[in-house]
Formats: sequence, C-alpha cells, structure tokens
Amino acid sequence: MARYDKGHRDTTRRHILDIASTQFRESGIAAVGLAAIMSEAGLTNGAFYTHFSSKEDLVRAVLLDALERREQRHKDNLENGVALETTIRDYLSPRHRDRAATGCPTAALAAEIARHPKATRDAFTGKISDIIALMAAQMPQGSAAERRRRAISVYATMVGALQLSRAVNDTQLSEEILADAAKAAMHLAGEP
Amino acid sequence: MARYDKGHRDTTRRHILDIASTQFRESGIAAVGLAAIMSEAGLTNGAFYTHFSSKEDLVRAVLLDALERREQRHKDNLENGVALETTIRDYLSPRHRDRAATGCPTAALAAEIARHPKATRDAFTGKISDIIALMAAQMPQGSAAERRRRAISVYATMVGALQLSRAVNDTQLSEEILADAAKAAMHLAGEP
DNA sequence: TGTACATCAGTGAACGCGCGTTCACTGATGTAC
DNA sequence: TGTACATCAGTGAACGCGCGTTCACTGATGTAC
Repeated sequence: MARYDKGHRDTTRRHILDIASTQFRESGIAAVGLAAIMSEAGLTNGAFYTHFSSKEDLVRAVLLDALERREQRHKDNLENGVALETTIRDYLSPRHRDRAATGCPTAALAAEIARHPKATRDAFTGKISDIIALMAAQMPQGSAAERRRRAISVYATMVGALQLSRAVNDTQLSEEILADAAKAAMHLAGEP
Repeated sequence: MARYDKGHRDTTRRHILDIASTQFRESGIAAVGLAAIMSEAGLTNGAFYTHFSSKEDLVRAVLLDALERREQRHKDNLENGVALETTIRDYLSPRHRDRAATGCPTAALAAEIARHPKATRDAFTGKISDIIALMAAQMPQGSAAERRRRAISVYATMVGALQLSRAVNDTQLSEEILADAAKAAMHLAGEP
C-alpha cells in the first residue's frame, strides 16, 4: 500500500475542484485566490500544482464539471418526466437566488467567462450547447428548430432574471423579477 | 485665476469616471486596478483620493452615472417615439455584444454587483427601478401592472441573452442567441 | 504695496498585504537486484 | 534477506508583482492685514 490509499489523488483533486466550484460561484473567479481554496481543502499552496497546471486550468475544469452536473440534472428531469414548469420554478426561486454557491454556474459566472481565454470559453460553449439541446427536448411543442429557439430564449430569460434578482437590494422587486420571468419563460416555452 | 481653470476639478473627476466606467465594463470591476485607471487619466495614484474616498466609492459613482445615461437614452427613445423593436434590436446586436466597454452596465456587471456592499447595490437598485418604469411606458399594450410585468421579463431576457452571446465562443451560436432572444423579447413585449 | 498664510489639485514614494507560481525538500512506500 | 534507488503526494518558504491606501510635500494662486 502506498503512503496514501489507492484513489487518494483523485479524491483530493475532486475535493479541490468542489471547493473551487463553490467559491467561484459565491465570490467570482477573480476574487478567489488559490490560497483560500487550498486552505479550505486542508492543503498547502504548493500541492495545487500537482493537480492543476494553473489557475486557468482549474477554472476550465470547474466549468466543465459544474456544467456537466447541470446537464445531468436536465437529463434526469427529461427521463423522469419532470414538468418544465418545475424546472423553471426551481431555477427562478428565492432558494436558488440565495444559494449562488451551489447554483447555476452560467448565472454566476457568464460575464466573467466572456473575458477568459479561448480554451475556457470553448469549454463553456460546448457544455452550453449540450444544455440547450436538452432543454429543447423538454419543450412541450413545435418543430425541432422551434423547440431550439424556445429553449434558447427560455434559458436567456432565466439567466438574466436570476442575476437581476441577485443584484437588486429590495426583496419585493427581487421576487417580482423572479415571478414575472417565470411566467414569461413558461410563455416562451409554449406552455398555456 | 487659480493654478487650474475653473471647473478643472470637475473635468478631472468626470475624466476618471469615464475611464473607470469603460474599463470596468470591459474587464470587470475586480480585474481593474486604480493604477490602471489613473495612469490612463494621465495622473498619479495619489490624486485618486482627492476625487473619491475609496475604490468602492468610485464603483458606486460609475454605476450611478452609467445607468443614468442608459436611463436618459430610454427617455429620449420614449420622447422621440422610437419603436420598441429598435430598442430591442440595438440591444441584442452583434455591435453591442462586441462593445461591452460602452454598453449596458447591467449585462457587464450584474453578477459582480450582487457581491458588492449594500450602498453599491442600493445605487444599482434605484436606477434599475427607474429603467424598468421607463421600459414599461414603452410597452405597446396592457394595464400599468401588465406593462411593468412585460418590461421586467423583456429586460431579463435581453440581459441574459447579451451575456450568453458574449460568453460563447462560436459566432453562429452567438448570433442565434441574439436573434432568438430578440424575437422572444418582442413577443413578451406584446408586439405581434 | 508688501508680506504672511491658506487653499487647491496633484506628485511620487512608501505602506502592508495577497496574488499566482516555483522549488528544494520530506517521508512513506514500492521495486530491482 | 538486505540494500539502493524510484515514485508519489505533499510541505512550506520564497519569488516578483500589483493591489488599495496613506502621506509628506510641491507650487501656483487667493486672501488678510
């Protein structure tokens, strides 16, 4: 047996990834330092580079992982026949608004991603395409092209509304935004 | 006459404000240092504090100013009878997507604003309420309450779509997002 | 009219601090002969 | 069976650098007496 259990390395990497994913969504990528991540992981600074080649490498890995989880959730919803309304209401809920750290990475980080290097944006683009395709499949009606159009506009509405609801400092307005956008998203999806 | 012309101080403050406004929208607030701003303004670091009490004070002033300009544009559009479709198409255009530095501060900075102190978020909230009210007045039909609901969902859709179009690294998908969201926004506004 | 002081916008060096990254080293285990 | 070396995951100090902020000082002008 090695000094560390078999699979220890993978576990540690996973741990760093999860902590970074949480901190990035909570505080933004630029505002989180590697020291804060490694410290929460119970490791020293130097160990970071045995798992990732740079902060940007970590950012890419975090985005891929977080978006894959969102994608998996969409797949599960589709297989289990979860109503589109439930997906939309959960996304545009005060709970999701108040828990950015575990919430949608797009709403938390899209503006920042737009300013990151090509490789990072490529990773984001690929996963977003997959998520759009899955949402299109969840649309209640229309041709393939129309479902895709609906999925894109529903997603844009949800991302924009969640961000606005987080940015405003007025509970009433914040919940008005969530409720109005949820209704609009249902409408755009083609639900009655 | 003083060492500097009358109004020189105001001009300098305005200059710093404009440069910061541009750089913040281009690169994000956290990623821009005061040294970069003051250097572009042709001044030394120390002079910053004769105009603003802290970086956060500057952030608040930038948001108020940039949102006031957006508000003024909405007022002008309303007075000049500019079609809502024009407002939406301009917002969701490749041109706006590619010029974040001079574009909508909400799309560029909303996620970051959500993580800033109360005073900054209060400033944002107040101006956003004004903009929502002006957009409501531009809606083509419905009761006051319905116009407001429409304005909120149209705005959320525009902000979310612009951000997505900037984050993805695929021209075709980016323009698909802009076009689909524009159509959806028109639909939500109540236009045929 | 002359002199002393105040005001203003800005200079430029320094403060302590945290950033991302590097690197010599550790210490437990596995492998080769 | 014993010894020498390799491997692995991680330590912890240090690197140069830029951050936001402070502060003693400058130099042109205005004001008071």
